[in-house]
Amino acid sequence: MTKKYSAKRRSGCPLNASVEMLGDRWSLLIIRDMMIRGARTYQEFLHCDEGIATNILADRLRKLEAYGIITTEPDPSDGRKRIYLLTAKGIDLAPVLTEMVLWAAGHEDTGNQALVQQMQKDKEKFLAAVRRRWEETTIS
Amino acid sequence: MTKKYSAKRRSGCPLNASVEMLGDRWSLLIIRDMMIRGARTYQEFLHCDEGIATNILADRLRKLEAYGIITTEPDPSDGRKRIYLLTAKGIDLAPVLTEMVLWAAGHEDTGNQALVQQMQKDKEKFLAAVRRRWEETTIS
DNA sequence: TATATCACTTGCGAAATGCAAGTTATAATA
DNA sequence: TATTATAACTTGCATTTCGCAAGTGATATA
Repeated sequence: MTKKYSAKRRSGCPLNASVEMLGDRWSLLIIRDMMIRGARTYQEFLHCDEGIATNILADRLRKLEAYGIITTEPDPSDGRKRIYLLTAKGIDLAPVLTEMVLWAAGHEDTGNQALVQQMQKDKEKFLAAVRRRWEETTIS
Repeated sequence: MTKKYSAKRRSGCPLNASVEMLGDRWSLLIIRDMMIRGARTYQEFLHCDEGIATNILADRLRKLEAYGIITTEPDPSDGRKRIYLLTAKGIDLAPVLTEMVLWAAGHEDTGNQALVQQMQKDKEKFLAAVRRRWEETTIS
């Protein structure tokens, strides 16, 4: 059975919509892997976020596509693969992820200090670099 | 049975830590209710986020306290009530929530346009106001 | 004393999740 | 061509979480 996903909206604050789309254990991590680590295929997601189950990954990719956060297309160089790409809506999540990372880095002992320092040093520059990389690798 | 919550850390990016603490359907909404709407008691949370079950609310409040995002103390004016307050770590989530709201507002049809416009117009000013309100209402 | 309200807890059915084992399609190799 | 490997999934099933209704004990109010 193929599930349908629709953004059944709770009323009130727009945060409800965000939580509807992103408020689970894996969605934001998948988006981070696409945005920061350059993951684009199923196997790359599986190995980036070790621990995610294959059925959950398939489900989250489907949801993210339904929400317009990612698109998918066949890989021209390998017919077995599919390539997942962030949409404009997806790359617009960069400030959200950045703030989350900075928050955690400020209050927890955390990994990847190089990335964090890059964010802290010049947030705008970091975001611009993320967006530029996205534009370069996205055939639009 | 009373559950224990500890931040079992996944390695790598600090985003893992944030998702560990906030990656569910309700935590961010509870924090928003405290931060923006001034909710401080169990009943206020129940009525702010209509739909949250009482057991889930109790669980999330326990988790958020375990993570150091909120504190709780008895209400001096009513011994039945408990008052929940954001810690410094909790109020530091304001930029995260703000970016999430702005993201959703930019890509979805959303409620509370007044709040959104306030955020868009001057993000720093909005965040400063949130923090000031927190300082005023928090006995530290 | 009686009743209401507070912050929970308990029980239970339903849904979501995690894991292992398929399945199908394409690609690379012999 | 036959075989093997890898890709993106699906399926089954046990475990966990969730949502709802109904308690519980402590405190406040009449």
